[in-house]
Amino acid sequence: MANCLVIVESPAKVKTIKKFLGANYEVDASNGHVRDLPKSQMGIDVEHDFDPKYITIRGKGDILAKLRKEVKKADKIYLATDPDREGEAISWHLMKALKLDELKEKQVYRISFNEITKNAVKTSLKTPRDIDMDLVDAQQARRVLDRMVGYMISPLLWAKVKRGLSAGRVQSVALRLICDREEDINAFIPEEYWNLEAVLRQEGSKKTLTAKFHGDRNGRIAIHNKEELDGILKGLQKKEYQVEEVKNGERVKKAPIPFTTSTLQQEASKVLNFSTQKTMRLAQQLYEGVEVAGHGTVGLITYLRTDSTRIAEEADVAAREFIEKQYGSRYLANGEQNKKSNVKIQDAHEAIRPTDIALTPVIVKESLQRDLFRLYQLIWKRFAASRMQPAIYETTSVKVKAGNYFFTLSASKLQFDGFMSVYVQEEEKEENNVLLGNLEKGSILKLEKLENSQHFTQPPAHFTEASLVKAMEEQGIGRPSTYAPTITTIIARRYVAKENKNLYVTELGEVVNSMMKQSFPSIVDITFTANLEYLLDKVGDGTVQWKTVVKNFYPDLKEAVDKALVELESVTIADEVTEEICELCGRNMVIKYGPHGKFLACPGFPECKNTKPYLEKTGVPCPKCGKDVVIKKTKKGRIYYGCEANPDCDFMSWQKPSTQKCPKCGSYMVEKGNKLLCSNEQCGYSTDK
DNA sequence: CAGTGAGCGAGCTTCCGCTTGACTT
Repeated sequence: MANCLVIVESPAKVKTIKKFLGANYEVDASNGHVRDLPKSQMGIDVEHDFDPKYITIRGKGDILAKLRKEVKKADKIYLATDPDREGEAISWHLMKALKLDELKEKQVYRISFNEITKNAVKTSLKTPRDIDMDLVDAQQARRVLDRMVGYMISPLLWAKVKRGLSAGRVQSVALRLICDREEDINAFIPEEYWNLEAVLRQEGSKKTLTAKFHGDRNGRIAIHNKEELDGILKGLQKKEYQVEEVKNGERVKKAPIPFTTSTLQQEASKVLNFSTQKTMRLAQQLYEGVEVAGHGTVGLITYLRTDSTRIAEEADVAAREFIEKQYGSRYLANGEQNKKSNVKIQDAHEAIRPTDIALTPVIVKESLQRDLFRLYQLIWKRFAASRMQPAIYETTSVKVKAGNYFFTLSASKLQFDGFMSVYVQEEEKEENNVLLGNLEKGSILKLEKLENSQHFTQPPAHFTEASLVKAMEEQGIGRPSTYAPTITTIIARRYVAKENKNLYVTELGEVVNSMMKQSFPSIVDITFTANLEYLLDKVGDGTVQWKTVVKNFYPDLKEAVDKALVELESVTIADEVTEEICELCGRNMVIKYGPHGKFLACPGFPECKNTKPYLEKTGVPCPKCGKDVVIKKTKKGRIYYGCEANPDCDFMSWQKPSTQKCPKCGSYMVEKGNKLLCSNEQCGYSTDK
């Protein structure tokens, strides 16, 4: 039997695949891309037919060395990277880097599978193919174009604004989305409107019903101001409230579909308050494997970077059996979910789901840390729910006539909970559950009171990480592996600041965005990526040469950059001036940003080189000496609180101290979430803020 | 993440996408 080597992308797959294949097969991982354009230079030879220069990625040398060793021992080599554009390119780069095309005595194959099951892997080995160079070329076009955009425009920003800035096909559009939203918010003019509600009661009933003002015979009437309201109230004086119409119906709420990276990030943000980064870090842990009591180390979820909602046949079957057993067959979905797929045939990974439905949240709870558990539970429930029946509500809507006006009253009652027995989305919890008894046309309702309230229309909400990811996905901008890093980048560049969960544009972000819009309108156009994808598909199916794409793009970009170098005004963003006086020269010190965050520097630089740490005051007096408590950061970046008089005063605390004293023992109290805790652990007193 | 806590730092920067560790965030 020949010795075979199978190379995959993710090391987490190695063990599983090895188990499927037996002793003649060695399985190893490339850990993603192994070669790329050099970091220190453009790496595209514009003079010579745009030839890209590829080098081994820093840190991947050892991996390649190990693979070379394995290649030496093998007779057959299977390149089993992911079945998509990037995966095809990784295979090609592996072939080049390992010189597989020069080893005439060995057989080299490209194989692919989109799920890690014994069947899928074995089948792929029986149907090997060659590397699809058209697909590789599509990747090269994508890569080279991204490099040109990033490495030609970023230096322009260094020249015009500030060192270290960046622009790119994805990040610049993400920034633009946030800026556009900010403009909408600023341009928004709130409009006044009034709500009018009638609180009604049925004869003999204790419960009241709340009906909303609707309009008159001619339809809906919006109440714009107090005068209009008063007019309506006048028309309602001493009028009888009579049921005009009762409509009974049914509302079906469909079960959710399984998570993709984007929807997982959104839901974890909404339900668990996690940042996209935190969600991905925890999901990575669940994927790589967690020690579960009684089960050893188990990879608890499938791959975390995916845009597919496809579910492997085996997992679907197992979930169905589980649901039937646990909840009964009336909760089990009909099975259309897995069939009616709008799913691409060649998606690299399936949806994010638990690897084993039988490992319920209850079973793993004791083995997982709190946040890890909460994320797993979310994924487990979402998947279980996706295989279950819709929820069904009985709905009643009632039209009530009063004088010439109409009110409407609607209520719904959950008739069958279906998937909601495991997975309840946020909005559902606030469902108003008014029960309507036997209301009939003609019934008279007693008016308890009329309630009115003034409101103003609200501007659009700021983007959060979650809503930005959603918008990006909808526009096809970025990939599952880049959503979280892109947000990190635009925050690290200080184009955008995160406050609570909202993303706000900074002055710097506005400056950069307006430069991009002025000089590179087509690149920061929301549809740029979609148009590019269309071209890349053409390259992928062999109808367009990849260099044609690049050659068509480059001259325009070059011209735009040259023009911008001449035309764009340089902008300096003023540093924030503080009250702190430089003790060397008397100037007000300003805030600068170093590798460890903010620090104070003298604006007289370079003649006065004074610097000092930036200490943000909390306004809380130090419990030890009464001076201000300031926010500090550890070397690792964690926030803590200390006294500004340090080192004269050694007060320090992880939690934010408050002005209040513990009523029980007199120690100072600290804030923790919405609670106030006594800093003295022996005391243990706590209260709500 | 963990488990305990700083005094630096203003000169070679930057892209996207694939993957993990690693303490340049």
